[in-house]
Amino acid sequence: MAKVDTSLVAHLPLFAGVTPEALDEILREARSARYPKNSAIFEQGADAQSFFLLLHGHVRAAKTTPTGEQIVVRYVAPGETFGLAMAIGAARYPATAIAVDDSVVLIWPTSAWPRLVERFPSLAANTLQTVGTRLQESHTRILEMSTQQVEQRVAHALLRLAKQSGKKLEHGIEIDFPISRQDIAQMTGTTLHTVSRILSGWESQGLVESGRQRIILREPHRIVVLAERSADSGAA
Amino acid sequence: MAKVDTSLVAHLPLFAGVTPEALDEILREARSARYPKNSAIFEQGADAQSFFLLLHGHVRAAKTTPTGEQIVVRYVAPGETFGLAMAIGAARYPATAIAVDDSVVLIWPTSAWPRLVERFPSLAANTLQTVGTRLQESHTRILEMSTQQVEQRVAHALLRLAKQSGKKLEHGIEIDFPISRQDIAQMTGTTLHTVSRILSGWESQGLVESGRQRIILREPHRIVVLAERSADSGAA
DNA sequence: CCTGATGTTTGCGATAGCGCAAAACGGAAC
DNA sequence: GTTCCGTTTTGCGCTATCGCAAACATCAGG
Repeated sequence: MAKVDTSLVAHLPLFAGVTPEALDEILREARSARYPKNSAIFEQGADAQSFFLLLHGHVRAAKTTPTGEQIVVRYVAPGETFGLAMAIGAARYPATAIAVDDSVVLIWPTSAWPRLVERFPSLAANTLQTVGTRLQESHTRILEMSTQQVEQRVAHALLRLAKQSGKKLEHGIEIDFPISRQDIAQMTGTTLHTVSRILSGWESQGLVESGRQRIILREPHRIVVLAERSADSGAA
Repeated sequence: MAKVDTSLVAHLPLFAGVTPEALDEILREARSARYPKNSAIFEQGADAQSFFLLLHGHVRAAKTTPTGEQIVVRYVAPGETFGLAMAIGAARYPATAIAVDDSVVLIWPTSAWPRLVERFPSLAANTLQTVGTRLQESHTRILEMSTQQVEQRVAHALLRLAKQSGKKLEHGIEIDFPISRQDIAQMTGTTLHTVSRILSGWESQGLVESGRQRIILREPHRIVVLAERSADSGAA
């Protein structure tokens, strides 16, 4: 079993208030694993046997309806936890997790959680914090879906992705993992067609530069303006 | 200061795994207050000085956009906590809470939270659980908004309200607090006009009976069917 | 270099639901 | 009983966005 360097993870919010020795003890319970691009880490509905911490790469969490439609719940960036079904008392994963890039994760058995929280109560507090933050973000997303048009929602989604996983280039910010029009559609509650149309429009205005599973925000500022405009004004 | 009977709250999920003596200690830190119908308990953006447990009544949590549009985040039923901004590390309330009926709440100062969790770690674990459940519900709501038509979303919303706060009558289930078309619109991401049209339609089919801020589900089963139908079939 | 698979663009018709406006209704206060 | 105010209902035109379908572009493999 590979040994995990505590210094790599010590600064993460999850481990705030945890002593180095305790961290060591926590990490001893984990194993690490590598998932190649496009492989599934767990499937919606499967037994929640583990929970995860992403070290490298990017993971997409998606939820599927009985009728087969999907939405993207979120993209997981390095340093974030996912698959916390046990924390909320669910026996099964409520979503599917797919590595969208070659990814490395730490894996704890769900069964270790109760013991860990008991020994290290700050774990529970920290997790509560992150889950709470996600809840807030979900509410924001609901608010957007309720009150904004598709173009604004797409703008917000891209800006968020850029903030979370943006790679700075000389002429803009690139979203640092492969993402399709379809993915963006599933984040914003629309169709890939509409997303494509919007991005085409933006591209011809020089706002973005995009291609196959690749998006660069060339003019983040102007995209912010787009995202905030309430529902009026037209192109000229 | 009124003394709170521990037996009234001992069974709540929030206090699972808390001994009676501990519960007593926890309750000593709280005060109770009564909010009349339609009064604000706290406002979005205000300092999160307290967190709450609803004892009697019903509370609506709503979020407002910069441009003044609102959505209903949720309705709080007796026994549930709300205003947990501190748990997620927020200094200000992310939503407004309004008593929709005369309501009684327990109030703890936010400053008491860290001490309480330290002394009674199960509080954090239990809260994590409920916040996690709410996160799931939010995701479900996003899924619905992304994939379903308005009529189905309204059906789901009403069924959920009926389950959470339904009063059983001989001929149906009544939602046990005043709720307007506008409120339902803000729960489902539509307009009061559309909700009104939908309810009128249902009423003429005998599915519901409704009036001013009042809704009775007469045929829950048939509403379930409506809620689940994928997007086809028409009235005949 | 060719080929298939996957992702993207775009045109066009259809429509669910919005937005506005006006009228009807129901309760509460006096 | 009458008046006033907030809620609900309903009609009607409009449009943002979907849905389908076809053409294209790009990448991986052989």
